[in-house]
Amino acid sequence: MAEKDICEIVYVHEDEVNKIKSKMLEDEFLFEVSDNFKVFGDSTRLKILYALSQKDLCVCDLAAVLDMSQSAISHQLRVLRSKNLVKFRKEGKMACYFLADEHVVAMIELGVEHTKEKL
Amino acid sequence: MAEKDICEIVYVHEDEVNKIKSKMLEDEFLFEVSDNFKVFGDSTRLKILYALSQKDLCVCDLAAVLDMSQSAISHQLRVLRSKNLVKFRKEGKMACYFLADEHVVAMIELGVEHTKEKL
DNA sequence: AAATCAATTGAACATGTATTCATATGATAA
DNA sequence: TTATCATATGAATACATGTTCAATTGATTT
Repeated sequence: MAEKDICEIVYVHEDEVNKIKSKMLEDEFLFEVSDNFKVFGDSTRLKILYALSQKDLCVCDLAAVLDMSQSAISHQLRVLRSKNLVKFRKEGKMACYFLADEHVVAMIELGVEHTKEKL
Repeated sequence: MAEKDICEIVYVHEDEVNKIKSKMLEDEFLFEVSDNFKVFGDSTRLKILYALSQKDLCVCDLAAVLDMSQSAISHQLRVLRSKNLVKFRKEGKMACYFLADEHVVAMIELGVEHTKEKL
């Protein structure tokens, strides 16, 4: 909640505020955007995505590459699937995961580039 | 920790795993990348950044635009400052915030585009 | 100087979320 | 069928994080 009672009405630059408010995107939409960013905001998921950008991999290989438990990887793959960032095909008893599309690669690359530049 | 003791050594595609491992970026670096994504992964911060992409704004105006307490905004601005995404100049008793550089805009736009495309 | 105001800060609280552990599922091999 | 293996899942735990509340700082105004 806001505390606009006294504060905002008095001193706020009302016209400016309204102008910006009208330019803002829908709350719901911006929430979705941030929610999409959030998926890349965990190092385990990012590592999974980066590894998959090199080659399609099954769960156990991903676990070996990241040196983490298969359960932890599986849980994160679930998140990545739910956000449509990865897909998988069944090969016998194994599940071979791969990136859903090039947008994912583009996103990773942008993140990597920006991080490199700032150091 | 991993549980490679029995599992990985036996069945994992060792050569493939090592190949990907060698292609992986430094753990520390990927952690940093995900940490950068994380900043965009909160809707309050994203809204602040989006609002600032329209116009430089003081804290109280940001609070009015987002309809949130000035304290909450201030806390998030602190995070954004620490990540060098925003800067500010003092104007009397007010603090006028603005985006640090065009990279921030580029990032927001990519997020917005990708989110739009997926619906 | 005293009062007021924008902004910051720290502590408390509530909520999210990543990992582990134990177990279940579903497929292959014996 | 039974045993084994890869993966998935649910519950529990531990930790991170966003917001609020109260108090403080630093600047302006009276």
